[in-house]
Amino acid sequence: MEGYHTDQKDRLLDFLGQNTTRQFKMEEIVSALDGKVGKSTVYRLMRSLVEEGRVRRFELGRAIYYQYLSGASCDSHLHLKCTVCGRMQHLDCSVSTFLRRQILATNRFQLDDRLTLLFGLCADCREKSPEISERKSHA
Amino acid sequence: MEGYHTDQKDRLLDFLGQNTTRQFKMEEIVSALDGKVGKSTVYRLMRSLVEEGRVRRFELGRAIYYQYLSGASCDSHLHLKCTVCGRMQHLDCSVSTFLRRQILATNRFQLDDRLTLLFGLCADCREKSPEISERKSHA
DNA sequence: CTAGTTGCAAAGAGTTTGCATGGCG
DNA sequence: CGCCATGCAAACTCTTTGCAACTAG
Repeated sequence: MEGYHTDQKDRLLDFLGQNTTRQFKMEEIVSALDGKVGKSTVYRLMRSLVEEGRVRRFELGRAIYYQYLSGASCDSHLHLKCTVCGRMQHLDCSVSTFLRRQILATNRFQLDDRLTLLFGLCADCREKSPEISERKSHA
Repeated sequence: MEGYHTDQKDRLLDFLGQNTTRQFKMEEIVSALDGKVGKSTVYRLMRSLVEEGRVRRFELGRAIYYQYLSGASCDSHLHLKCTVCGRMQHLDCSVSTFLRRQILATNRFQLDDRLTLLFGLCADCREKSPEISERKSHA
């Protein structure tokens, strides 16, 4: 959050600082700021925070559809989405189930496959741009 | 896809039947149907397929933001976010590493911990609302 | 003073809906 | 023939952008 120091930035940063463990929808942030910061300003500030790597934004702008394969044999697998090419692939059912059990066992956390999207680099994109896969866990 | 049998339904089903392993954005479906099926019809048909459980739709209509928890001792662990209480917890480093290796081994997909958020129900919320955890993996 | 920042309103992108027309059975 | 399905355009929702007014340094 470079640039000038303004009241609006203060308020937003304050709010975020007091809620480090939650995630927010835009409308929640805006209403929490109680009309003190304009909507478009919040959008702009949030975007700059994302660009600075301080905040992560989940978004799929448009919907994505995929078919359930072979009936209802497996309706619970995870999805992997490549951050470079954008393509999605399925994580094998048995592997998904295995991971789900792992997480349940270690954290007593019940994973929701439907909501969860795993981001990363697919095989093709790793080959094409090894330098990206090097620094993959940075902003 | 109950109701009347129409040319539009045929075309859409044909297209999907020939592409069972891919996922699509709306515009791809519409353009693949080459103007033969109106956009709103495709929306309607896709929605009914989703309701029938034949297709899954990924969507986040609106963006969701969350903050990177800085200064973490271990920079390679996954985050679990409870969809009910909103709280976030860390998945143990060693477990995270294990999962990452699993996914790399099975799908040659390099998971990005920084970008990935796992959604589901935390232990507390599972206890409080068992009915939610029952039906969690359905459409 | 000057450049970055803000807020309004308008523009965009994606999706849904109202309504009259047209097609299935 | 009656009802459902379709297609167009308008409505909606969320987000971005243009622009004039404002403000930090």
